[in-house]
Amino acid sequence: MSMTGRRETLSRARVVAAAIAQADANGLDSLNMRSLAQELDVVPMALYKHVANKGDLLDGMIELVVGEVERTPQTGDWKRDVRARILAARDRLQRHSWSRAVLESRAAMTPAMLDYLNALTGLFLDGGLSADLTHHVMHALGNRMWGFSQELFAATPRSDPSFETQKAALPTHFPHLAAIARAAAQADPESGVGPGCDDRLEFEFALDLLLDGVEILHAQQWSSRGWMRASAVAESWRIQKDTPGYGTRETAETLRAALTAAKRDRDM
Amino acid sequence: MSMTGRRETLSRARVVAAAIAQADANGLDSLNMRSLAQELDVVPMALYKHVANKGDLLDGMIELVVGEVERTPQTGDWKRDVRARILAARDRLQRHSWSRAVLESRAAMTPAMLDYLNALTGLFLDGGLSADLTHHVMHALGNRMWGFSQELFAATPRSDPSFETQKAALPTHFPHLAAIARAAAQADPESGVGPGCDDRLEFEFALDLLLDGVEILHAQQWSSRGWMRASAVAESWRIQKDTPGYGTRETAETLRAALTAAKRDRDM
DNA sequence: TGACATGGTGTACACGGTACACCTAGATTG
DNA sequence: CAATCTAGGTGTACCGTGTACACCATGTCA
Repeated sequence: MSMTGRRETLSRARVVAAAIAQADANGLDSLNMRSLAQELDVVPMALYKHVANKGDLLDGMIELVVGEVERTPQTGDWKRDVRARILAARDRLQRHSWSRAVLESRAAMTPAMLDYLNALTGLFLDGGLSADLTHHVMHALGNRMWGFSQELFAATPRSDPSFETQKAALPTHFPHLAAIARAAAQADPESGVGPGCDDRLEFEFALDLLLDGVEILHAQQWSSRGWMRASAVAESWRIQKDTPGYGTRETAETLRAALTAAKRDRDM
Repeated sequence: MSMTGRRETLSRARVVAAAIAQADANGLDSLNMRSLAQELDVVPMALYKHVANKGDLLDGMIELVVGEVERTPQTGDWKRDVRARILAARDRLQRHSWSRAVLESRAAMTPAMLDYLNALTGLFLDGGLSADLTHHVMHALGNRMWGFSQELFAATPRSDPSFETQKAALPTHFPHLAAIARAAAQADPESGVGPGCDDRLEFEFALDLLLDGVEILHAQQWSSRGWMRASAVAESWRIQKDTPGYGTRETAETLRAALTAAKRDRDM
């Protein structure tokens, strides 16, 4: 548009960028087509020349953010590499409070998403893990691969009046919760039960727990073959829940075997 | 209302139950105050005499479902007990496809929720785990404690035309993803990359991985004390990402120690 | 020069949550 | 027993939000 220089011509990129800015500033709820249009100094319907609909806009937003995740260098140590890459994703997505909700509600398979998934998968495979194990591990990571902790409690602290009452009743009615809350408070003085916990620490704890477990399975050349057969057995157990053995699964055995084998191997 | 027996008088319970039925039948999207009112043969605003607003209605729905989670018996084996309890939660929540979305978007701390959390926490504590470890483990479990897998891909398979193209381009552009997709297809003939995988199997794999890891940490009398100090160090490393040691964390060491110690202990 | 594509405009509608004033019948009480 | 209160159902109306659709302006190209 040459008529006047009074404003840049719109583009999908500009629309998406403005949407991100607005969601960052005022939260996802405040992001609507009208306010976004106003921000861009156009009429609402103008946006639809650049995005198909609001869903498409949201897809574009995560696409852009995910595309900016740092390509951390590979060192040859798969565990370290995976860890670094996931923390890089976290670093990026944490800056956009809305990203979690959008990713979980939509998660369209855009190129940048596939790219990230592919790269992460590649780190495991390059590390020598079997495709079989890697596949299950990717599932086990789930949303954690984006750097999200799995919030126990909604972000909203519930300001309704009954809440305080409940909180007061916690030690008597929910003693176990009170106990771990105390433990958390001890480690980190200014914390309640849910928020107040160091989100990053909890995240790394869980991530390392998973990756360390995976390392052991890998060392044991774990395969889903026997495991799935075992699960068929467990399935029948499940029907008769009081059968002895209910609730166990081969993984534990595998692990125990790993402990034993490890002693033989790298001994001392 | 005695005037005619033509309909039961409304109550919060009846409203919530009807809402659940409707969400079960036609999906969460189709649940709105008007259609729900029609189902109950009243005018929309009548509902507001029994629920404060739609959010409150949703809270009531999960409250009811969570309250129905089976109280699995304790056997004295904490790992088995946790596993059984979580699978019981899964069994219940899986019947309501909307529960995941509602739980993630709201997660108000209603009595039934607190009850479940408290009970689950108690299983760990009764098993002898420290409050410290239990606290972090509860975080690590996250939404998995409700029996949800952490979906990699949205449920919607995206019917847009570019999707097929992308799928075709998968082997060349995203070879690693193609590799694990093949592995999955091999194990389970009729599966693509995301859906088609046995959800329950993936869930149990991840759950066991976590619980087995926790068992080891527990055996090692893991404490967050040293670990948090280590993280402070890692924090400074993070600033200089190329520092050697970046991306490692003490948990791995703990585990390695566990392997070594295990050999000494239960030897052979 | 005239047709067309690209992109911004204006109007208007559907849908969903819910505020508010009202009404009605059973329960309560002087 | 009448006056009043209250719980619970009604009707109307409003607002916010996404978006269909017809239209119009401008730069491009045959």
